[in-house]
Amino acid sequence: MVNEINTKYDPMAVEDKWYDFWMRNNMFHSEPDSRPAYSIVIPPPNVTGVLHMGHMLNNTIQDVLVRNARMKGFNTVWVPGTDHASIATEAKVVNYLKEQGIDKKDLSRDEFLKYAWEWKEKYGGIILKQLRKLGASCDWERTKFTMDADLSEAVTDVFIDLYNKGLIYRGVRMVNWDPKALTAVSDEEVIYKELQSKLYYVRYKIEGECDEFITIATTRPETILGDTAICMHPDDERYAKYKGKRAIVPIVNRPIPLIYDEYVEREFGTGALKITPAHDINDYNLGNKYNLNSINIFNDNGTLNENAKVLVGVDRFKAREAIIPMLEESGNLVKIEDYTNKVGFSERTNEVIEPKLSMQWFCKMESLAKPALAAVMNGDINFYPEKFKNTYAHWMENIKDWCISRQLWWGHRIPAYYLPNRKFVVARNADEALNIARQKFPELNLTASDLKQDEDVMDTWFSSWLWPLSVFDGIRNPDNKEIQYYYPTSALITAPDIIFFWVARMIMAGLEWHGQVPFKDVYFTGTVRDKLHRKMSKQLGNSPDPILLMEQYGADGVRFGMLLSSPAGNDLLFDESLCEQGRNFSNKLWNAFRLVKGWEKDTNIEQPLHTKTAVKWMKNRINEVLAEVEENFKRYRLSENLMIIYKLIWDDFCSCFLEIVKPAYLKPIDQKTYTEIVDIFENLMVILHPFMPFITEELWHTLKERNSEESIMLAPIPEISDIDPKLLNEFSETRKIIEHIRRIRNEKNIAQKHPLKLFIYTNPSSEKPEYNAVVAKLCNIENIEYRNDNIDGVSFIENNIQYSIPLTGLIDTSEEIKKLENDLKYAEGFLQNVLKKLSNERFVNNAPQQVVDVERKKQSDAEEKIRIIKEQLSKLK
RNA sequence: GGGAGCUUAGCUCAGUUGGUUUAGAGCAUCUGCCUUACAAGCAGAGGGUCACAGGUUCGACUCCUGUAGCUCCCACCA
Repeated sequence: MVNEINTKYDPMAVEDKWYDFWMRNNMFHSEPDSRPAYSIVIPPPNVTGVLHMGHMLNNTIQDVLVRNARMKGFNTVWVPGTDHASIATEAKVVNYLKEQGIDKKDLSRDEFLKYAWEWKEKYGGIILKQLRKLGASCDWERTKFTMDADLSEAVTDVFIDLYNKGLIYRGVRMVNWDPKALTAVSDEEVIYKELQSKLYYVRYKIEGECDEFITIATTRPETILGDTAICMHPDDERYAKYKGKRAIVPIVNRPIPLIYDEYVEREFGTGALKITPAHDINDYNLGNKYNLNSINIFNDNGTLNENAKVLVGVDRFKAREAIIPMLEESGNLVKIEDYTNKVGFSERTNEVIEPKLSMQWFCKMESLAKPALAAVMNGDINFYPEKFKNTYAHWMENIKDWCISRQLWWGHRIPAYYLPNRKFVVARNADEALNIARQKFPELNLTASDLKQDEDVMDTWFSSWLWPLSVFDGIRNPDNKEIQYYYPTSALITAPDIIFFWVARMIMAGLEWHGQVPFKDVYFTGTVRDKLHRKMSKQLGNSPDPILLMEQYGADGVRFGMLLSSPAGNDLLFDESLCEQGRNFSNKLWNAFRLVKGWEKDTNIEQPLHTKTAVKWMKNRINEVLAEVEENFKRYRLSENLMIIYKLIWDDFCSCFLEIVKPAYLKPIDQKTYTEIVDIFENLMVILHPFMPFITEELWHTLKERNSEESIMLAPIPEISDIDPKLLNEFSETRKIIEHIRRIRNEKNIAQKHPLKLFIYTNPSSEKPEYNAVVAKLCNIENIEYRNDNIDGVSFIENNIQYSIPLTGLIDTSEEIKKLENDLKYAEGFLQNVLKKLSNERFVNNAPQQVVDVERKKQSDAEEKIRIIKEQLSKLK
């Protein structure tokens, strides 16, 4: 009986149960077979990470796609895993050790790595556990980690392959140095931010002149100590007279040459530029061009070293402050101006990047980029939304070499081994390296202890770019069954901020090592923001805890909230009220279920006419929506899909369909209808399941008797059968009539339980009893009469047929007249418009016949409507 | 400094190659209802000169040009 079931749906009681059920029955697992494959690899979250709203969005979308594909009959795999995230993880481990009183500097590499692995085992992969709460249908048996032995081997293989192809080289270059993490980072890992800073004007004395100076402008006065030239524009007359002379660096009194190059903007500052080749990329280039000395004044940690001569050991920012009084004292400071400039920050540590000259490993990208660019441009890979094609193309066309070495311990170590003669060999391991070295240099009589492996590890992305290949062992065993079956993957769901880091490089890797793109479609999600459009961040504290959210609204509710407002590529303005809407929807489903379950069945009752009509209509509506859903899935319009399913269930199924078929209070329902309702309900749950997996599974199981191993997640999405547009049309007209009557009830304050009569002013031969029955049921109409006499009661017009509700004593004639006059005004205005078009000869002559016909139809309809209104008005008056 | 995108109801967004009753949805708002599944609900209502200015066209939310505002990406101006 209804009363026994709680009126509120409780997701907590349901969700864990079904996730366990799916796991117990191994329903997420996939093995290659004869069915078509649908595969997605998760963008591996950092092993250090905890679930945030961005993951929620990203993984909800993946789960919807995967569950949809599974129910469409694909052999579906969603491969989960984590990324070792070398800088972030190493920083976490270093901090963790510090808390235990252990300093990384006191540890050997092996000791540190032992702690790091321990840490990883203990704290790593929290996200993957949290994703289960969300309902993620990942194939957990396949969980991978980018530093697993097999994946690491693939990384080494790829490095060696690139090295042998001549695409990896080692060299001294200006790199982005992170003084906190003590490592180089790639260009992509530098984030430029605008800062309020100062522009310092400093004058340099001309050597041999008693009162001649050149004033330069700089934002970094501390680097004066590393200056090795001053540069001016060759055509700048102000400075022409100093040609051939030297300037004296303030404070350290070092003479430096004056050079002239067109690089300098004459209009900026004073038109004179100090050159510090060791600490600025542009200065470095000029230094190369003019063969300048390079004085490195910084230690790796950003403090000044002995080369600076003064302020040795002082941090660069402290030094910037400290040098000002020194310049003042020496009479070299001219003025200080406010200035806004862009400063590069390390993506991982948020430390100001220091350009630094150092020996690093690089990967040449041009030849890898070419086919990868083509793959996106020619449609082998589709981007959703498409606009990211432009961004991608621009980067690919201007690609630079990739600095792949990092001065860290946590990561894949560079497989290069140095020999006593300062040469090196590249090999899979120490033994192989020794063999190669011996062959190359037999005269050296090398032993294992002569070889020393490079200390650096590789950029994290150097393993991530292989992810779609390496999770299926496609690098080491390119012909294996799994890679052949699951690769290329079907779709990649990711955020646009890693399009260069990851997406572009995966495409290159896929083409380079497997000759095929890694995925067919890339769906870029937006950024999750709060309602004030601010990015969610820890500092702002505007990011809700996803786990708490799921406890509050249910995973289904939160999924609903995430999905409902996240068209591809658009930012998602997260608002808890969306989750509330999701929870309310769950509750609606729950109560619809309670209603249906509470009915008593009777096999002896005939199916009423209104019910028969409703069932036919509902089936058609479902088909109509199914067709739209399928189309939307192709275009990754998931929020649209959820919305139309939401409306199908709430408006059509609950508010309309169930209200029609509902038996009178405490009366039984006929068995035929009941069976049909349960079938329809079941279908709706199947359609909704990819979006809200838990409640749909719960209701699907309770609606009908099921085997203990059956699951909605393996139920096929219904096939689309024929749609009857005429029926759908007539039904929606019927709903309009219902609305008219309800409005009249509302206006006249007539309770639903008070039965009404309905008069229809048309020929009885056009009667449609099946629809009249529906109107009667929903509006509590006790009698429908066809008439052609004077209008009696409150009237309305629908599809140019007049209806009225006879209501003696409740009619306000002047009110009725006013309403009709308004209608008339609208209809006449409308007709005016149509006539204006039709009287335009050029329209009639040029527009397609079909468009003109539509206008003619509009005209006759409007005229008929006007006629009816006028007639009615005259009767009333 | 380049490039891309956006601007439609209070908010968030749809609007397919220009034409289907002088623009649609969800939420929010307002009105009336504790009606026998659901007040996390039911029924109904109001709300937009489609950023602005031109142009093309028989016809423009839709195409073109310009203007303004916002967002993102790229770039070594000290």
